Amino acid sequence: MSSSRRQYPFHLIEPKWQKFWESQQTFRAWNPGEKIPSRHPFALRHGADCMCEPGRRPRKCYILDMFPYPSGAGLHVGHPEGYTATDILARYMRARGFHVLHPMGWDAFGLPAEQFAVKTGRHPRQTTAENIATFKRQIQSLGLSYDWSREVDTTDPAYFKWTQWIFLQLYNSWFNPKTNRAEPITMLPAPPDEGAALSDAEREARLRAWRDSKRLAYVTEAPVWWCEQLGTVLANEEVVDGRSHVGGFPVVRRPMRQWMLRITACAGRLLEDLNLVDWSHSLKEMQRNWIGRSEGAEVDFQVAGSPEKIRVFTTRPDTLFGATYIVLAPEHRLVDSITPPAPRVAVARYKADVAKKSDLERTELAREKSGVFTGAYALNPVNGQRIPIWIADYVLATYGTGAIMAVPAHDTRDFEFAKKFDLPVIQVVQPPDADADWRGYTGDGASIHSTGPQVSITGLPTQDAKEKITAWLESKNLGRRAVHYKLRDWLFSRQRYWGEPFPIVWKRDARGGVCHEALPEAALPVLPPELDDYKPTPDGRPPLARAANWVNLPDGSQRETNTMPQWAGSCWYYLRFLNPQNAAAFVDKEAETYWMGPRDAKTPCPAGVDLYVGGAEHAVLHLLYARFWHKVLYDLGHVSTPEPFLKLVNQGMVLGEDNQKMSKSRGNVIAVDAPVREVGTDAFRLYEMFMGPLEMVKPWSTAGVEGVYRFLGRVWRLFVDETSETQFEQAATVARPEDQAGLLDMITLDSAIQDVAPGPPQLKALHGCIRKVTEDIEALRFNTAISALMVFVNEAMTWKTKPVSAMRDFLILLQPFAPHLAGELWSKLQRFTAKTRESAAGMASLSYQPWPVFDPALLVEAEIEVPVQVNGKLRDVVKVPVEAGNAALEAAATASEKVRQFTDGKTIKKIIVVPKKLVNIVAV
RNA sequence: GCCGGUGUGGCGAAAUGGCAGACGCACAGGACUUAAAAUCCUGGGACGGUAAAACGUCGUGCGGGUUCGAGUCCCGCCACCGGCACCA
Repeated sequence: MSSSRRQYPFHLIEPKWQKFWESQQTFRAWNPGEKIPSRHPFALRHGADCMCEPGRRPRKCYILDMFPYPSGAGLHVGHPEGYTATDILARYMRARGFHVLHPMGWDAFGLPAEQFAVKTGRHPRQTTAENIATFKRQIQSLGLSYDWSREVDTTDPAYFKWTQWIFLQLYNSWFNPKTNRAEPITMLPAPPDEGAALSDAEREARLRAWRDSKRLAYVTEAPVWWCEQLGTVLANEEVVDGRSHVGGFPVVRRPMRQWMLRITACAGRLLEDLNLVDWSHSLKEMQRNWIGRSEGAEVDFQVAGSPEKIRVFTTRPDTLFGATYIVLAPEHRLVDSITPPAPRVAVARYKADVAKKSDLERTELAREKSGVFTGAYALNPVNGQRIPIWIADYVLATYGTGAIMAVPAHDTRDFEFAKKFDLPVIQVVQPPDADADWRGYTGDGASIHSTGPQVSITGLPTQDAKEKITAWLESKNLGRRAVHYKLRDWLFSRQRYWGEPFPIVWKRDARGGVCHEALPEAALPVLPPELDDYKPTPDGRPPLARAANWVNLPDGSQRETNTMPQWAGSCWYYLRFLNPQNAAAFVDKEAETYWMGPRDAKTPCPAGVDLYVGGAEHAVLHLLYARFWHKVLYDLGHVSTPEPFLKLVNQGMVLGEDNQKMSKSRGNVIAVDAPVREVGTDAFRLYEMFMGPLEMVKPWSTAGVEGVYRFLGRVWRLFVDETSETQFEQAATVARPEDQAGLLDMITLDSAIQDVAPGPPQLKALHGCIRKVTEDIEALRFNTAISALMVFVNEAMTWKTKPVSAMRDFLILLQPFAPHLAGELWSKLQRFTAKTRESAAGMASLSYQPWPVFDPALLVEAEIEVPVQVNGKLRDVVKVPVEAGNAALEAAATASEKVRQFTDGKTIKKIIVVPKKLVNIVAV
């Protein structure tokens, strides 16, 4: 690639236009109430006052990329895939007359900067600033049409002040199950008063404890994922196969005091509201699986000879008559109290064994079932039968009620367990296929052997059986309908330095008990202390605990030393973009309702960000967390839409040239700098989109880049005069580098470009291109849009004269894809028609030119070619006038020599005519 | 195991149920050139057939089906990719 001659002077054109856009602030978006400079191209099109009056505001379009973590390695060719797609759409929507918000920023808290700091003692702020500078330089070299005046950085105190503020909203809220909404904690009904006369201190402590038990942000001592190498705990979502999501280090379970966010309270809404958004099927399914709703019943089993009851959760209440034993999770609270003396040693030993095993070992070990009989029995509520109570690690303490009724006949795990320990297996479901083995059959069927003294479901199909038995349980107060979710509360604290400190202090209440308290809003932002050493303390407390001056406050209280996880900043950045400099609020109300509101009357509820593009790796982490925060903010009246992201698209991964995932260890990572230097950013952007459909995984190809680069060279030669270019090159070789860009004006238009009306074939080529490019951009099919541009250029290369109007429209179509080249050629075309240089410069902003409108009448031809099939096989193509009816088509088809060869000697049974499309003759 | 996605030339890929392979890469031949690069033109799914054509047969992971007609719709498999995984 490097040896080939430069196709066109992109190395001068691209910086020229990037500087122009920057100086003109071409892509600036304006908030309600802002007056737009009258010479700004947006004002020229929409009016300088258009944002001042609610009724005149242009339709908005919010197009968002997932902002990157600025790593030290810089951008590789995978990053700009999504950025290019959104940029094309942003530029297209501007041309369509929308007011486009297209921002970029940095998700800059995170582990790598902190680990680097631990190693070198350099403040993470320094490395973060350097990495942001690298990322910004690289992203800006791509000519993406971001409004850089709205840049945000999650590590900027002016930003994380509001992250902490949102945390306070969560802390000061509870979830009201009656309204299914988050509400201020002050609206929580008082704790049930047991009538005892309480001292003020006791009353206050009770109220505090009651509220603390309901807050959306709460403290708990819980077994958590601890990663020794990272020196911190991780959320469930950050642990993959017993290893850390970042770094791949082993993790273990360990009990620790932690901050949690009560995301489970929102599980139902997070699930249901997926119906409101326009996301891919697979992404919605991933979220649904993660939330993991199951519908069933809770059933209480009386423990024999004990006042205790064991509550189990089952999705198959219809199989109650087949329950032959109960299994508790080893950690279940009743295990010790129900176990009689004799088996205690065995039970304790089993519990200890399980506790010792990390979850990694548990999952890696063969699925051989293990467990111990507790010696206790429970009574089956449907028939009073005594069934043994076991403990086993295949029952998880963290799901359902931590206890199950085992129905070995119709559950795979229970069946394995029963076989191993020789427990009875009773059939209660008859499979529809009479020959099928009922042992281990888990599907639906009809209940059998399911009649007790008070209730019978024998003979009922599974669905009806479930209904009837659940109703009966409810009527006897033995059980109830229940829904359980796999989703767990969100572990929200980290033992790290480089994150947002919690706006929380610990103090003693009137009775001397330790309690937490929110700092007032005026205390925000809470800045992290300066440290020399970013490691945890020797006794295992978080790094912030090293700063005694910071931790200990004058009034004797102490600051929380945990910090928030990286997800915190990315949970709401799309809202800060709306109003990033606001010092008085996290976002201005009017800006929020404008930018997050419906795009136009056709937008379905719930509006929000119009298009959000990013990698599938965030399917359950970022996207679930951000939705949760958004819903809480919505309930509290801070935002106007129930969902943040209306349409979401995951771009497919870009693989290395070897068809493997790009990774440092494989050595197949392709950085953006080299291709951009060699073919320019327009060709680079074009190739990113030409590789294949946005959502597909696809390999990078250096040769493929060369192909689209050649295409842009063809576009260049379609417009410019060859002689003038040669003169330019001669002049440029002797000019100083800083003077070269000025010489671009030496290049003149090809003399074949003339101010003449386009002929019918030219209009046909142009409008075919307009239609295809428009439809394809709307559907995010950028690869086929580009091929349509190529088809047009191939055709236009053959034209003797090139009408200015057609060439101008083509440049508007090209502009979203190759904005620098299009801008340069556009400015030359303006000069062609403009009387003076001044007016040409004023008109030079291609970015706000109205998108051309496709005229279907221009695509109609006098004659059309219609394929003719015999028995479904293509035999001929006949030419007919476009107005030919079905009868004429049929006549032309049957008249064809070639067709006759295949129909002679046969009887024509039927002739199918698709108007103007096809004829198929059925002959036997 | 469960959920989702994808299988089309040498390669990346196109095709509202209606001419399979648009567009591009790589390749081959030609023009220009002292030569090369660049550029421009031409060619191409496979097999058979022909001097070359005409032409014929087959062809979208595999096996069935629906249909005048299937890459596309339905049923059953296989492979690969992504996610979840003892979730009651």
